[in-house]
Amino acid sequence: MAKKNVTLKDISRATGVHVSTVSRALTPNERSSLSDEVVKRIRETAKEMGYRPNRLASSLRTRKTMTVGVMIPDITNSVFPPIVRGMESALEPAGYASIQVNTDSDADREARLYDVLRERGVDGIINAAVHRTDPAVERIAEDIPVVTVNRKVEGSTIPAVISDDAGGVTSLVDYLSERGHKHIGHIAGPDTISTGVVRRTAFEEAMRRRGISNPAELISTATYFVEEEGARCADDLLDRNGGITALLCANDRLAIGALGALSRRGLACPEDISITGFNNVPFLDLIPPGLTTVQILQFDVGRTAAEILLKMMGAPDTGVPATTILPVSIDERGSVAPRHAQDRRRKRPLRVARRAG
Amino acid sequence: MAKKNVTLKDISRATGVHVSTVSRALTPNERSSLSDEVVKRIRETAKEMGYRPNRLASSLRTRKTMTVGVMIPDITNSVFPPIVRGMESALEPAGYASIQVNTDSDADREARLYDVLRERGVDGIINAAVHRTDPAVERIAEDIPVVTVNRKVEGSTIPAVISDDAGGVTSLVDYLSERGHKHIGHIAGPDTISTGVVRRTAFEEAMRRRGISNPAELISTATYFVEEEGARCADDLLDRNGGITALLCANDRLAIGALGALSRRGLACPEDISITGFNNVPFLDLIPPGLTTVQILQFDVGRTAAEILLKMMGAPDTGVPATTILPVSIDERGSVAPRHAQDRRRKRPLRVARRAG
DNA sequence: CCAGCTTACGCAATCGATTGCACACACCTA
DNA sequence: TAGGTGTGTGCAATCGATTGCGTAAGCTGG
Repeated sequence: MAKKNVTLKDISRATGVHVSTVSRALTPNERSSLSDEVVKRIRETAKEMGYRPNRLASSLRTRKTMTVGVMIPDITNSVFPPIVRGMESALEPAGYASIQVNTDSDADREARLYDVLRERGVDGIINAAVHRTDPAVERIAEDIPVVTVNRKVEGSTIPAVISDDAGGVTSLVDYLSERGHKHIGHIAGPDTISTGVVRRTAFEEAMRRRGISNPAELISTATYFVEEEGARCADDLLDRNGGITALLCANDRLAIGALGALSRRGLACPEDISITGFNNVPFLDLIPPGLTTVQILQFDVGRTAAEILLKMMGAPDTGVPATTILPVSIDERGSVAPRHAQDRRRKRPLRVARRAG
Repeated sequence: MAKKNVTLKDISRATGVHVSTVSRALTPNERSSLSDEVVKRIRETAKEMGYRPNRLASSLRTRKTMTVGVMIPDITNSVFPPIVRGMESALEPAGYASIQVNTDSDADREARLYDVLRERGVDGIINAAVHRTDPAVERIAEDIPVVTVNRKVEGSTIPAVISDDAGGVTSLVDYLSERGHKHIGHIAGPDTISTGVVRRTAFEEAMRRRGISNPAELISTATYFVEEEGARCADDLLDRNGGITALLCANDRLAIGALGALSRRGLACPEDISITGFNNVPFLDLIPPGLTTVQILQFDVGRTAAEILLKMMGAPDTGVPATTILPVSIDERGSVAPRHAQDRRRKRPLRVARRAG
């Protein structure tokens, strides 16, 4: 069925030169030591015969597969596809293909997938699924170049490309404060993931600067970045602390969950409670009341990570930045209202009931 | 840096047997002809030494890479990630990894990507990005197994796994008709893609059965499955035909675009115009008024395609179904209202203005 | 006119695993 | 005991491209 692929040997036979000469003629660098006439003749017949190099054979010999592994927690989480496209935009022009795998944040799966990638001889790995402490990836990183993206391994030397999580949270706290919010609750991300912790820490610091001595009371921590956890934490916070007028959520999915919890409680956003998200995933603008969120440069994060990996794979000793932080910006929408507007609308019985409960 | 990988030769040296014996001892099938004692000894030392077979070498010899190519138009289009996960769920347990590429529906890019996949020696291709007529994929399919997913190439023998597009559209027309809608407009998908044409054809037939002699007047065709085109076509239809009370859109993105166009015209959905989508992409339920849409089994479509490809790769002569059609169902939400409800609310001046404009 | 240096290319090993064939040895039968 | 039948391993070619080294031809200079 498969039409037999032409090999160097075939071209060698057709042109009458040795196979090694053919190889050199077809390699841009080596071409120099050959006569122009021979090179031309070889390249022409190669084209005529429709020669396509067999990368496997090449890889076996050179120990470079021109393939990178891309590890994602779950591609159905819409924050990741643009990141993947960003990587692709840098990898493909450089001649690299990528093997993509989804870890589902499952340690067993991760271990297996590392094996899969290693067996296939990937030249490097871009990992968007690392944990805050992650011995597995540190071990791999001793053998092959690794870059983490969107997250980082704490205290590790693995280069990371992330967004300005702390800056984003700080800006949000400022933004809410300027609108009169003092009791701001935080639905924190998992404490096993750097983004969760970095954003929470930034929240705590920002709140302390604003005179809140014990911000921990205003925090509820999600075990996963999923809507259900956002709802659970929102309920938790509102049960524990009736004075809260705003919820700063560690990402959009948690915020969407919080929105659901609010409406189930008969509360409106932003009239009763203001809410903010993080990431600005696609379609978010269409979900009422329009989540005010932090816009991260998903595509650029992916692209930058790929560029750094390319540099590492090209020259292993070249210095690359340990951490690259990309800027963020606040995308204002309808989910935040000034504090007094909220107070005016808020019905007193509701507050009493909350305190009693 | 990279700790040297153990090879068969290393194990051969350690155990004192020939490398070929080691190879056989480690291959489940071949093991039979060896003495149990030798097999046991070899497998044990192999484990001790941490042997990992070099797939490249193996692939070079066996001409099987245990890798498949996955072609997607654009992974940021949220209909595709679940499909990809479905494929993965079948491929990974079977020992296959996948190289994913995005075509952006660009012919040049596609051609290049086919080359990329072929050079890398993929054992098969799952293509979710084919066109209705697609000579490129037909050519490839002569050489290696190909399955198309979500779309199909018209009149081709390439196995396809799709959803019941026609059935879904027919059900929607019924659904709208039952609610009193007679003048149903259709925003059709691109006529270069099977889904676009199949859905449009189903619409035309369903309308004819309902006594509409020339349904073409009720159709506006999008050039791409994007929101802007949905908006443009919605405007087009409403301008051309003031009597329309419902818009059946070929997919969710077109429907979302149509929603936007409506509100820009000062029309409400569903009060003025009912709208339906197709695919039921994530988050769609959160976008008001909640798009009534066709639920397709994205994950299963992907999984089934992968299973068929596995069968083709395993036994090239085995018969596989030419077309596998997976069932769909209607997901009712708020974007469809009964016709008379619309009539009652609709303001007469608006209709006049439309006719005049 | 020949040593010595380039230039241009051929030779053969190599990457690591697979596999058809050969072969040695044990056992069995006539 | 010779011949036959297995069994369990070893040998070596092979997949296709890469690359260090060798070498013949051509050229330069003293």
